[in-house]
Amino acid sequence: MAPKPAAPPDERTTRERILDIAIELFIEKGYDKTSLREIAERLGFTKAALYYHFPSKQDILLALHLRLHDIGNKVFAELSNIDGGSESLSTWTTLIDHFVDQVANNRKLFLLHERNQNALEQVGRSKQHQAEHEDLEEALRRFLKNPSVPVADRVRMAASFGAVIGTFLVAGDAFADVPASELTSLLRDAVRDILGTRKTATRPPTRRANGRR
Amino acid sequence: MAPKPAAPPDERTTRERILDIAIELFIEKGYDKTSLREIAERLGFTKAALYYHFPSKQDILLALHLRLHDIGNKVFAELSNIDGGSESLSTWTTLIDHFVDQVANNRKLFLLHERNQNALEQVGRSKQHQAEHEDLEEALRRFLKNPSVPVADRVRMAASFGAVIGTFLVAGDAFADVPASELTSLLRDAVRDILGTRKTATRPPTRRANGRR
DNA sequence: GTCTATATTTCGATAGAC
DNA sequence: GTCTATCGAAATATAGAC
Repeated sequence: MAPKPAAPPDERTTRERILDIAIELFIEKGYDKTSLREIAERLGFTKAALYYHFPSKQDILLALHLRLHDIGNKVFAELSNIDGGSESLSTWTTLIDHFVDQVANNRKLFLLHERNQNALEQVGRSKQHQAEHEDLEEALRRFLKNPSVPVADRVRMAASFGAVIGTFLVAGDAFADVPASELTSLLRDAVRDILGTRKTATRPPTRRANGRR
Repeated sequence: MAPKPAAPPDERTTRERILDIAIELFIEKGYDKTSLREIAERLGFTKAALYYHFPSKQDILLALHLRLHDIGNKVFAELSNIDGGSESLSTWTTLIDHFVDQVANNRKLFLLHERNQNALEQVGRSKQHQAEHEDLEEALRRFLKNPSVPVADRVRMAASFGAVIGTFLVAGDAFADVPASELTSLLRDAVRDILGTRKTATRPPTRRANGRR
């Protein structure tokens, strides 16, 4: 019905193609070391043409940042649907479960964020801080500071968050050949061991696969 | 005996003061967005004076990188003293234990690395790749790719590594008021729950501090 | 929408005085 | 060891033709 809802069937918009190349280069070389000339060359036209689609280089990064920002909102929305906002370890388990899904499905966006934290922070400052945008990571730190939660639990929260980052981002392509469903399942098990929120009372013996078998 | 072994008692050398300011700015604004003019201004002299102490901007970053590199070597050295190099989960626990100590004691250096991965990679390339320097993180990825280790275990390894990063680096100053010894102890407990290498057979009930007490 | 210029700025780096 | 002065390169951004 709608003429162009979201995805033109055959061909991506030029703006989207720019963003595709940009995220690739920003991850590989970093935002600062990536020149507009290089982005334009890969697309087959020149630097000046980019300025028809984006008013500045920062706006390219901003567009990518907004995608990540929407994901953050989605995680929080799903969380408040399930739990009233209590900050127990079981609530945190739910949060991390959603987070695992999002990182698995948007790996490049999170890689971009991991490798360009400084540049992204400056985007958040120099552009309008439009109605407290609350980044995912800022919210994390806010949780971790909550003095009414025992330190032992807060450490577990930080550790579980890092476990996701470590497995999906820092590990690089080490798990490239592992099916996504298996990887997320294994990671969820590990997260539950960190947070102590396994469903079964006794530890399943399956996961003690230690040596060569 | 030696006239000036390592630490002049009263006053740091200018070279060290430059590195102190540089690591601060590189963490805060990023390597690329930090100008030599800014470093010099904070030290009270001008940009050109820096070139007496360092031949280029990259060499400032290189000097900081070498400090981190030495730490990586130290971790590996201690590891091979204890274990012959077997890549079991218990060996990995020992590795992470050393890693926790190093991150706790050199937080700024690891923060620098976390926030300037791209710039540091280019240092490793453009400067001589002096006898396979083997970064800590490269070694990690090499371990994680080992096909003779079950995937479930490799995920646990990556998760435990990330847990350390998450607690010490991503968490920011959330644990600034927690004594270092307590923080590392809590983190080590969490790592053991990830890797399944607790010393006691039964899970100690102390760490199930869940609610409000 | 993309092009060819060109303007503007910033920065790393050098030369040479003190 | 630090200074002033300047060079040269590279990048963002703009102006205007097609």
